[in-house]
Amino acid sequence: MRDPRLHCPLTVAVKAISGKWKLYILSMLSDGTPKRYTELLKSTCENLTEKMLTSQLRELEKDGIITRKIYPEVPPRVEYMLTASGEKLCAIFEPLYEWGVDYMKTQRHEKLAWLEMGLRELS
Amino acid sequence: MRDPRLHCPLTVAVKAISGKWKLYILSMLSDGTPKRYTELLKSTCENLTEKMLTSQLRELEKDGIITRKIYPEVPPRVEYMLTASGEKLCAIFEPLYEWGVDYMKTQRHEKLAWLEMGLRELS
DNA sequence: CTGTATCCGCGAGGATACTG
DNA sequence: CAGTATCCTCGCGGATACAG
Repeated sequence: MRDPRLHCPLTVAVKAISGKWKLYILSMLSDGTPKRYTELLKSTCENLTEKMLTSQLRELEKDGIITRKIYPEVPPRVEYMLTASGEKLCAIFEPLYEWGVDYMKTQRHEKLAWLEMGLRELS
Repeated sequence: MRDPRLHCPLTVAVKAISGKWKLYILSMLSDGTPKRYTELLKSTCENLTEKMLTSQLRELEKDGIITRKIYPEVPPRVEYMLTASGEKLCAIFEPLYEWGVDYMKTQRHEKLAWLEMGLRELS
């Protein structure tokens, strides 16, 4: 039997942004200006390797979230930017981001309460 | 060096809903009525195993998205429901869902155009 | 009824070296 | 500059059996 979750728009959306470096790449592209390969690779202090950048870019391209434009020059130049779908996607990150902020605040409060309870028990 | 993405609210939010069965479980709980273990396990035509259900429930609980209430009865009864954070999370699924609908429509149109182009080339 | 306990395959993610 | 090509690790997800 086929899996209906595969055709659920919500599942599709979550899968589109699941991938270790996709949010990072999308955030880099979300200002609207095209970015070059090296630009994306260098503008992070993390250990984003060439293989990972390439694979994540290819998936986003295959999913129609970003476009890849090759300029026939020497040295070669390739630019990545958001598609219309990609732009819409970035736009709706906001509520998710807001939830994350609120959530992290809540988690901190609960952890603090938990630690204080531990202190009281010891004294 | 620490990874700043780990503390990005957006990354945190996406991680919270990434997991093969989490959206499914959340959707089951989103109507507000508590659900029992077996209820969650059975109300799907898919191959959701006990181990997977348990592990996904434990992660959601650890993340403060759902609560687990044990009734000291025989036979044992356990009910799961959304926390305040969990409810807020489900509420913001809507824009993500809407994007998914629009996105799937776009993808279909592009695939159709691509297929028609192939037909024209052959005739 | 509500779970653990094992065992395992597979693929995402990563390190390193090489190339048009 | 913008990538491939290999090789490897690790843990998610799954199958099956057992338990309080």
